Amino acid sequence: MVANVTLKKAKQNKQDEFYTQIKDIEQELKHYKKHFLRKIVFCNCDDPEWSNFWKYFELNFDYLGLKKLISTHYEENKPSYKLEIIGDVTGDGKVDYKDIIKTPLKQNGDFRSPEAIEILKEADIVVTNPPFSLFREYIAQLMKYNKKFIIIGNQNAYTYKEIFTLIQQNKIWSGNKSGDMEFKVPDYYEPRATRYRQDETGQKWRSMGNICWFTNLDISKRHENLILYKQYNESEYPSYENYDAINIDKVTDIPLDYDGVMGVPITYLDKYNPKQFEIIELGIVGSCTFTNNRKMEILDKNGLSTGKFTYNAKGTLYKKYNPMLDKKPAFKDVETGELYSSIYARVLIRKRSS
DNA sequence: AGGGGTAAGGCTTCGCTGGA
DNA sequence: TCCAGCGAAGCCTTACCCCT
Repeated sequence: MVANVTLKKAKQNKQDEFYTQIKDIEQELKHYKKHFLRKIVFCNCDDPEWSNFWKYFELNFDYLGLKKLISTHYEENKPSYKLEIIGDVTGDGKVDYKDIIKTPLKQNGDFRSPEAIEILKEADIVVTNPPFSLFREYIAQLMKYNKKFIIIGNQNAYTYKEIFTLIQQNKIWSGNKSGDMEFKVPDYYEPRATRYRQDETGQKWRSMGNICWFTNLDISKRHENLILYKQYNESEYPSYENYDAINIDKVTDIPLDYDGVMGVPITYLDKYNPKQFEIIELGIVGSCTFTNNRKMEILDKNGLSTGKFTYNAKGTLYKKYNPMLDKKPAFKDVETGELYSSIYARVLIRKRSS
């Protein structure tokens, strides 16, 4: 039943075809070279005809010392195929496209299909750009089969409960590059106001500013400390009203001398070094324990009455409204009339004692 | 009606460049 | 040398929908 719902959702969501550029793949994977020696790499969300992931590993098969490269092609409604490279089978002294072995599949190449899962079991490292609409399932499957991976995702996924928990448990973490990334998209994608262009050949492109890599392979970035320069002061770092922590609006503003709990933007997780800070919990609805039960009126974006009320600040962290610094207030206490600003999606962290 | 959970973006700032 | 104007990079919000 649940699977049906998910499949239906995936089918409805057609916006999952984004082709990663080879320069982005190279830039990220150069940090992982040591992990690939004598390993079986599997690209299980791929269109090998177009995929730059496939291309990257084909070109670098010997350089990385791979044991095997496998990719499954996805078809919506018909049997598909897989491609493999196991080395220089033609014996011409180099690994290239002539060494590709193509084998038909009985199923459609979906990463969840039994055939694809059998291949997954054989693989050591999975590298791909999975459909974001199936991101939870995708990660869950990798964790279930205890696989190493380097995959592209979206910073929004930091706020998915399951993903956040894995990060908190040091089972997965973010890769090197995060932020802006541009992808080739199919022709049927509609233009949009920003982050869209069509190049001189007519190829459509879309970009996102919140792309990041997720991995469970060790990289040096994870051991680097975030360099901080700000000092704590009460006026610049107000406390929340419903949680015992101070608010920080920019990662670079994290004070170096504050020992209590701090709420930082989720992009902090790009810089997370578990030896520098400890993750307490995710500061959004459903994930952390707010200490509030006051009746407040919800204000609109202009700070005006809506006639709607909330008892838990709509499940967000919030702080006293500061007319000098803040945008319009979001809530008004029904009894006292006091105004508050709401704060979204914060990660609650605390300095490790050194 | 209010709470929980979600979203292949969008707003803001940075930094380079060329003209005054 | 300054600064407007621009593209690129940096960095994070909140409206909406579904459920109870």
